[in-house]
Amino acid sequence: MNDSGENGEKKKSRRPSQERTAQRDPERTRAAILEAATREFAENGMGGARVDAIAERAGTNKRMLYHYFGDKEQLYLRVLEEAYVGIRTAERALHIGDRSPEEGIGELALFTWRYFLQHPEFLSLLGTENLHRARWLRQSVRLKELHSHLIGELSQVLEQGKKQGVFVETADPLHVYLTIASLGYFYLSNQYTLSTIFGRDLIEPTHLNAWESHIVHVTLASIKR
Amino acid sequence: MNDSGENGEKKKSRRPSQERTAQRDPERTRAAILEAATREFAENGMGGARVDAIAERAGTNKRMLYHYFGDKEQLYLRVLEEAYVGIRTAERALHIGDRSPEEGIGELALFTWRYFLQHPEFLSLLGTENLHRARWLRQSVRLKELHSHLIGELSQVLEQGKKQGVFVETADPLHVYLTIASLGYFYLSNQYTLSTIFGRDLIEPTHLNAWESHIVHVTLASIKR
DNA sequence: CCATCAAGTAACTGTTTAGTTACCGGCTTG
DNA sequence: CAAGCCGGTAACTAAACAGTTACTTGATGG
Repeated sequence: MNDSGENGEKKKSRRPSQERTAQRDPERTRAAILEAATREFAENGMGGARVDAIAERAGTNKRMLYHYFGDKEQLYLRVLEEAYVGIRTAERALHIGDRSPEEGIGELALFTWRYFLQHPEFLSLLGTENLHRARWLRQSVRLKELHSHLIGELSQVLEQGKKQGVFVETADPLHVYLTIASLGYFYLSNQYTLSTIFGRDLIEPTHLNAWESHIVHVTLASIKR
Repeated sequence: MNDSGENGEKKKSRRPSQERTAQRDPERTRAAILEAATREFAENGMGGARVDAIAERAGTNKRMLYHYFGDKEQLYLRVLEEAYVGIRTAERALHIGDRSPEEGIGELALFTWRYFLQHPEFLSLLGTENLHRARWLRQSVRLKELHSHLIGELSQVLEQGKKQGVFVETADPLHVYLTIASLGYFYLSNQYTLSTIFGRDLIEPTHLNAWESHIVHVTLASIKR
């Protein structure tokens, strides 16, 4: 049609290299997609998340998303893996064995609660993954090792506490961790329905602080001799 | 094409009223849609659920679904409302005030755990609704009253326990209920990721029973003087 | 016995969606 | 300096989707 419309003006118009630094930056684009995907999957779940929305949030387009991550499912799995790496890495830095057993457990409970509070997207991703019965997580090859450290360290702290006579003999490391995680997860992830049906705004700082103390108290009460 | 193939045999063939009872049954169709929708929404969430799939599961078609429930969102809200009515109704039948305070609380904890265990679709619906920040539940006009009874009854039991000196003065009814619900909800709704990352099948009867005892133990340990 | 209305079917429609293709432009390297 | 490769764009496609329309069937009351 408009073959002749090519137009003599040099279309180049070559921008005067102001800000030479890369419009072209693979690493940044990749990271932007991953972050945008984390938010989109966390807000809408696997079924509700839109590939177009992720591309737009990342300030790029679908072509790049498929280029770097394959397809929607693989991108979702990367998001989930990164989320787990995040919490397990931060957990390791705690070194709960450095204090008294009681303080160590209290520390872990506080840390877990605060991490959940500051990373709502992590809770949301867990919810989504469980809705699908861990369909994607099960395929992950990167995560088998990641979690054993936590249970190992927790186990040592409990043993020490038993030896010192401050913890009951029946205290089990997985149960202790599940107790801590349960109390934090449910309160935060279900805050919207709970606030609605009980007519109390659970995210208000006063209630938040009360629940934080409650978690530490319940956890220790359940294992102290 | 086969206009002439109409075939002289009277098509009516009027079945001999064996089983006169309605192929036509509004109430049954309605109930079938509601049940099919409960399963579909529980399995796939709001974003992942398919209206066609619900119609097929109900053994009917989309026309009826839209006829009885308006649209997908209204159907979803009905499903959610019915789920809440289910648990709150069963809870009322417990009459936790009829026993000693300690037994009453233990009873409530056991009931809640077992109800969650037998109604995974309820947990799943809660998860979905919270992903969407209670967007639909908030619109419900039917549910304001429903939940106050639970807190009221629980409050009385706690007061009685305090008067008898078996519970600490700081025990709070909402906290007690949230504790019970947390421990049951998290264990069950997150069983898939937990079983995967910790390499232990949480749904196995042995572990299930251990966690049941754990919930009762933790709940009481947190409020006993 | 026929007029009417509710229950039910199935095919259709416009839109949204995951995934693809054809193309652009600048940087690197032989 | 040209060849080709890599980061990037935008328009396209086939399928899936929520919601609608045109139609059929059967029960009921005047």
